[in-house]
Amino acid sequence: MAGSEILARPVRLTDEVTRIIAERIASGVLSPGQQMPSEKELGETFGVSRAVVREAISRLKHDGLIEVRQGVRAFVSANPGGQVFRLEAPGGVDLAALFDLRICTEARAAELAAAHRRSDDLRRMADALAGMKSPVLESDDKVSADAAFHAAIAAASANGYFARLVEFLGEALRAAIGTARRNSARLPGMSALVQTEHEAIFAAIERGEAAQAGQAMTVHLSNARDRLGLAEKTPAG
Amino acid sequence: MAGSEILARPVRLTDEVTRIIAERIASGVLSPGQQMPSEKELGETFGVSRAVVREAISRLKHDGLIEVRQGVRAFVSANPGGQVFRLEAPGGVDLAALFDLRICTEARAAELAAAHRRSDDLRRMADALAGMKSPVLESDDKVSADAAFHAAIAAASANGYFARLVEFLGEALRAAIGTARRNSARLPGMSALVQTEHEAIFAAIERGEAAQAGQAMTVHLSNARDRLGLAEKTPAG
DNA sequence: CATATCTTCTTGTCTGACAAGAAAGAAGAC
DNA sequence: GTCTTCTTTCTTGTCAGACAAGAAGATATG
Repeated sequence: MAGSEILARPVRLTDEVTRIIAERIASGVLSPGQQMPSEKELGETFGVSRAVVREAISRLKHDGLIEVRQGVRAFVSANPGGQVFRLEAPGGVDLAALFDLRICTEARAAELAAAHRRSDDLRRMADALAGMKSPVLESDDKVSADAAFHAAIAAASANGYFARLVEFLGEALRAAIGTARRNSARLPGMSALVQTEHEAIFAAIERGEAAQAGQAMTVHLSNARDRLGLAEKTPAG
Repeated sequence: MAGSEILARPVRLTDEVTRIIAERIASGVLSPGQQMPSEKELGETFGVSRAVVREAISRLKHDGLIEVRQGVRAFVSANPGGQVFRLEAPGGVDLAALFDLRICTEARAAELAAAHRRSDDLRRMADALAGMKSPVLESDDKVSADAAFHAAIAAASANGYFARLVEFLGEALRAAIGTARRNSARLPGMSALVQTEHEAIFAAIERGEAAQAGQAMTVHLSNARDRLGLAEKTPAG
């Protein structure tokens, strides 16, 4: 560790090493299939201990960026970035852009749900709808019911990827909205209009009318975006 | 690929510990905001050293599932799963389902691209088109040119999330297709028909006709799915 | 030449140690 | 009694060394 101190101290060393290696892979400095330096060499390069390097390597392996073979070394994965979609937005989340992605995804999920709906799917949607309609529940419970409604639709799409992506985007947006306007304003919440939109979606899915279900979902989420005061990013298509 | 790993493989302790803790978070055994056991306690619980626990903790922190505070402990994140979308497919990737998601995403990206296109976006699309048309390039180069064409469209959407998701899904599908039919069959590849489809997409985007661009992209990717022999997941009846 | 063994390198895991940061309790000042 | 400050203790962050397990190349052996 003679002298080569290229890392600033206040950050966590593991974070820095992870970031640098990931950048080198993304930028092509380390090309797919290429053999990486050994943990010992990496430690000497960055001026850190092997434990730090191992934690960074562990993360990158978990993300699918590299493949480690005991006794040999680590190799840059054949398709780096092909396993994990990370929403990292260090400078803040672009809520409007994220909403666009959600609208697109959930609209298609609603179409698929209308085509593949089954009785238990419909029952879960109906249960969630009833949960939002009930006047006795707390606000948090209604948010959960709203999430359950959208999750039920996504699950009915019979496509696990849609289900997981819808859940992912919903959670990400809820978290982003929560931090963006923490206590600053009441959530627009479950007004009668929202309930009407939800029921329109449910009715279309129940009737098996894919196009109408997708359209109803698009309307609902577009309105939700507007209710949050977010500008429309896309002149209508 | 997953089928060829029936051999008894050594279990990495870090993988096991990571999986168990992640499951406990996902299943609610560890609820958001809750304080986790210390590294020492976790190590004693699982019967592993602190180094193994630390690598697992490091991964979970990287995934946003937990937040670690030096001197205190780790806490389950407020929105676990809200940062990383993982394509993990135990039992193999469902290519048809993944294609559905890609079609939906790229179709919308094409619509947005038609609405937001700029001259440099169009130039990159044209360059990629020319690359695929050239008869002198190798097959790999044409695959890269195809990826560049789709990436240029996604970039033109003026929505970074679409750009990254399109890239992510494209890489994941290429990797999955590559492992599914490794050397078993030539990629259907850059036939004249594919070129025609690409040019239809480009023309619609160039003219700024969003609906037509989305439709052309849907047709193109649906055909691509059919050329791979994948059944349509959505019976329209 | 073919094969078995050995050496060496690398990753996987364990152990112990110390620094840095934070919280709880103890001690003193008012 | 209450407030402030110090100390102790716990926890994470980092380092160092050690050994087992696995793999590749070198070497000895037939």
